[in-house]
Amino acid sequence: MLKYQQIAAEIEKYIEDHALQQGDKLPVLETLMAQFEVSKSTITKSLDLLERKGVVFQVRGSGIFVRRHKRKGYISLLSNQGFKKDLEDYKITSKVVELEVRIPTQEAAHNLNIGLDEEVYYVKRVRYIQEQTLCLEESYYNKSIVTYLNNEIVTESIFNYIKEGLGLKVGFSDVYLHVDKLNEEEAEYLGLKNGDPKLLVESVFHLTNGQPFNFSKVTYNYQQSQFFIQANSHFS
Amino acid sequence: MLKYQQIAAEIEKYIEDHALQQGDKLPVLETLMAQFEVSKSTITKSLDLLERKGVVFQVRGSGIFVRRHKRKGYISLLSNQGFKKDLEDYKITSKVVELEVRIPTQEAAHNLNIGLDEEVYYVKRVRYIQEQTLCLEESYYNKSIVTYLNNEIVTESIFNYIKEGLGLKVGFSDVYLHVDKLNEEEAEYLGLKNGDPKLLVESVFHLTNGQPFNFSKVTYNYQQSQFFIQANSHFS
DNA sequence: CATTATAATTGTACCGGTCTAATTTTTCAA
DNA sequence: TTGAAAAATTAGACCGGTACAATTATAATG
Repeated sequence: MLKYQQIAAEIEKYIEDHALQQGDKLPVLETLMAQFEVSKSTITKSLDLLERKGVVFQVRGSGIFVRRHKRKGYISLLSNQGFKKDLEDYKITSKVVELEVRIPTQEAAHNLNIGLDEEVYYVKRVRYIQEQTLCLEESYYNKSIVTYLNNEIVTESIFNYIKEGLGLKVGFSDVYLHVDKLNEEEAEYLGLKNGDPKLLVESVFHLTNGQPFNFSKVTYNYQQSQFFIQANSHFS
Repeated sequence: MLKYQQIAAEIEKYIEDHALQQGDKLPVLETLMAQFEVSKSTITKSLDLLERKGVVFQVRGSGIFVRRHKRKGYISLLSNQGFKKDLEDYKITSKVVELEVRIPTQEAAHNLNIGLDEEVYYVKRVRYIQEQTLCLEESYYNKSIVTYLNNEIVTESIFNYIKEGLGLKVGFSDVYLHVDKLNEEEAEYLGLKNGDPKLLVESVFHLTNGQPFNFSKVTYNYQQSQFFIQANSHFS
């Protein structure tokens, strides 16, 4: 782990351990430099990372302050590592409905940037939170990148396997959100009624080198799904 | 405008003007340094900014590449400057339903971090896209910060007025998303049916110094609302 | 010709510095 | 005591460098 990531993690841990609240002031840059025995630019990088994560905010001329979002149980739309981490206090389970090698749909082929005849792993599963249905997920993996999947992997964390098992490096993702009504089949899986609201989240995940390797469509149970984002003006 | 912002803007413009596509390679760092006559760290900062905006992605040992999301007409959940910019090709209008000084609801007071007796500006408006209802917005502004609003301002861009007119500096925001069913009143405003799906987006906007100045609840017409986010693994 | 080892390319981490701009604190005058 | 001016504090912009790691191109090898 890199220095600036390490330091960021330590500062975050410090904030949690000392239960610091929104607006509480952290030591000034110079103190942090001395404390961690690194240069200013390294500390700055750590703090920028924490700022993007929504952990702190920095005010020029004033100091570095703790930022805390007040609501718990929300799924971060930025984490891009699945939502396990956001909901670690809750019990998340999965039931695999389908897992097979297939030819992609036109939509999937387009999003994965492959031909209609190139094979993909198709995964369909229902995920539960505290025994209640959370979402229905359909996922397409470019088989030439994600070369192997089995039932066990798919029941656990696919992304973890992709990173640890296959040694692939996950880079960026595009996420699209829509609201619509559930159709018969989706309602069935989620234990809701036909025509009930749904949140459809479509994602395209890319490796660090820009190759898209996964396209997924996740239909959320509207009663269980709450999401959050922490935005920053100087990042837009 | 700062150097690194200026350069980022120029690079972005270059990409647009030359209609560069996903995966197209930009000049290497050293070339960019020479071209803009700045140090490496400045160019790096520009590129990091563009990376967070989802304009480029950088691959160590390889180069800097154009990143393009394929879908148009989506509202960015990260821009945090209203959605006018995302939908600039569409005609957005507003109808003000209500505008007055009030005592906040408990919810608003909590989110604005003020007492129940401190005054707020309450704004309720319906927004249209291409003559169709886009959303119903209820917004609370801390009156001790946003000291004045009138009908004209509220019909146009409130945030623009806050920045330009009042000279306030918008910092970060917390955004919460829920899906639910429309109630009678909301359905009425949006021209939909009671029980139809809705996307509820609650936001708390803060000044750069951390003070929350606005709490808003926006109910979107599910037929018109599509959102997107561009995420990055090394920012989480 | 395919494979492997080697070298060149290229972005990233990290250092340590100067200067600037926003904010806060202190000082001083009315 | 109040308010304005000056000084001190503090984060951020920007420079210019070295070392490193991932990737890609080239050369060597069988």
